Amino acid sequence: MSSSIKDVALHAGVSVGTVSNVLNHPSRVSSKTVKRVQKSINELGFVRNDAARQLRAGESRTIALLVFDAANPFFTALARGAEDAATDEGYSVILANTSESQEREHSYLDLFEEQRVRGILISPYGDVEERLSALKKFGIPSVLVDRVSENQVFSSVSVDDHAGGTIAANHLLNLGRTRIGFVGGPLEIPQVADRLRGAQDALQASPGATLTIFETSATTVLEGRTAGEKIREMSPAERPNALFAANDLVAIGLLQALVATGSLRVPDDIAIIGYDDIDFATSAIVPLTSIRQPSALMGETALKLLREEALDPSKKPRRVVFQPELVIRESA
Amino acid sequence: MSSSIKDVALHAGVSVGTVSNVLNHPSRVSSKTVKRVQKSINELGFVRNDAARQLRAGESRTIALLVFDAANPFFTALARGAEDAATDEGYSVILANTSESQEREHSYLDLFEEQRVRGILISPYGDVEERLSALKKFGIPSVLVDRVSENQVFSSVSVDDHAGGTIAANHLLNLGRTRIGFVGGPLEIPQVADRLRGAQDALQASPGATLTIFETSATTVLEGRTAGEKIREMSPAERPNALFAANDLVAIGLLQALVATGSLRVPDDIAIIGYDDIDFATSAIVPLTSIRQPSALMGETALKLLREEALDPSKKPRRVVFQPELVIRESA
DNA sequence: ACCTAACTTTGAAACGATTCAATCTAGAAT
DNA sequence: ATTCTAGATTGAATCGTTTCAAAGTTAGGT
Repeated sequence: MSSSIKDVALHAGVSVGTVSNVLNHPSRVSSKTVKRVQKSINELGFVRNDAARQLRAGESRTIALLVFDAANPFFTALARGAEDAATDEGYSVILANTSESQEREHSYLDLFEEQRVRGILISPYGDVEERLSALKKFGIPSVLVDRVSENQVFSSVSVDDHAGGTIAANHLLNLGRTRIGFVGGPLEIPQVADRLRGAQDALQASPGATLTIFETSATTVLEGRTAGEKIREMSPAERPNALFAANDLVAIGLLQALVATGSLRVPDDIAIIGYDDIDFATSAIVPLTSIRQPSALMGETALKLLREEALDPSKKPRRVVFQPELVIRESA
Repeated sequence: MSSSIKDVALHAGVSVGTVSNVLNHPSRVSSKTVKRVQKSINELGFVRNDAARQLRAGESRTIALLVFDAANPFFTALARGAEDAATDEGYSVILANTSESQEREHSYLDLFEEQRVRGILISPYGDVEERLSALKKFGIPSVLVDRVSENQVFSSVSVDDHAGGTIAANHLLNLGRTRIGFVGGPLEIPQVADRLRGAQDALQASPGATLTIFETSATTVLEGRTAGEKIREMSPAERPNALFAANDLVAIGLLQALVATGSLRVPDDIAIIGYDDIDFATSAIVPLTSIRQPSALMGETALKLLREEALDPSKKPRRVVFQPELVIRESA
């Protein structure tokens, strides 16, 4: 079926070692031979068997990117940044989607371990640091994306979520809003928790203001809509007059529930601020005020950190933190 | 560094063959031995080397999904469907993003060939049928997604884009619109071409109506916005009073250019209909009327077809065509 | 013509699993 | 006690590369 290096060697009248050299170290082979071998390769349709190569060479050229919500444009933008950087370095990035399932997160990590990928870029969903430590000992480095390492063991690329939360809350406070609602969850997700904490800290400085938490089971459009429907039914007196959504997907869901039904006006009755500044924020039913994260740049940076660790496993983990940025549109 | 099956065998006091059997055919091994070997595996932290396994067994458990725009929610929904189905079958799906680059499309196909993946799910960007035929001969089957095989050589899962175009155009015509604009491109992309042709055929039946084509270089939000800006500048007399966008991303871009600036009203001055019915369509600045495709179901179906071909390479290619559905919201 | 140094080429030994024919149990049946 | 059988275990061969010491080749200098 598929021809091997041995077939090529036979066809070209050289030894297998020479064919391998043509493939990997062409400079060691005379140009005459290179040409002859190349010709045989083409004629036989030879394709290197990566499994065999990897087995012997012990080194893979692929990097895995594991995210918990591939449908979130923030992650696709990040993936794009990582991919572009990887292409430049000669790596290939394969993507895997955890779909907010710890089980799947683990089974993908198992897969990557068996595949001996060169490294892992991960935006963790569950508690995986221990697992990643084991992988590191095993020779597979990882870089955390959009989340910092609790024990400084891993390099990470993140955004200062606490600062982002503060910026968001302050913006709402400056607008004169006092009854603020935070919508997002689960609160165990560090990104969500930090944004919330940032908002809470901002509230400290404004004695009159209150913050109510509307916890959701995921940060999706659907969950946002569900929360929005509940908020819509509240009495005007106790209903928040401003909402801070844990991300833009949730914010869009809120918009759907609050505005699309015509029951409330944004931002007049209720202001909404999102997080991530995804492409769709501009074109939301009410263009969304949001907190921008440099997604593509984050992906690119993460890949560079990973490459450094892959080349030198003893390298000290580095932590890169980007600052978020307020983007004011119409919703708040 | 990492222990091999031989180490495990030594540690457990059995032969390598037995360890392998514990891993792959536990029923052939006495439960006493299974337990002992498992214990050694845990103590040594043994992880099977997939490269070696694949080399010998000649069979991979991963399936590749190659799309040309991972940022398009239609594809992420499709990917999600495929992943769920794959998990059920014991396969793993890895995603790769072509980013609308023929070069990258080819280099990923090269990678998958070297990796001897079990099969490929592909939404092709460039002209790859020949390449895929070669892969098939090589033992790697593929299933086309969102596009039919020109020569019936591959199984495919698609939506009747021609019908979708007709439905969209008819809806606009029923609304009394006569100067219709089609926005999308490149026109070489079959999905785009078919949708356009479907619209043109619908127009045939309405003598008074005209169709103008605004070709874009990609079906993205940005390209849609650019096209929208041009349309905005046209004189009211020659400006279309209805637009059919090749997909929702383009439609959202159009909305940004036309509505967000306050210059035109949708649908009063100009109606807009999109395609795909992505999640964000509901929450667009003007909730988007669109043509729905059953994205997750398509992914799931594609995976099943692929599995069939993987099990029986001589199987006749099957073509599954779903029918699109009109979803009326406010933009048209 | 001979020596050297620099290139080329060779081929056997890994890499770590799976496979399978052959051997070895242990208990049942005679 | 002996034979039989089904199940359990073994270990060498194999998959297709890369690697690297050794052998072979070439050409330049004397």
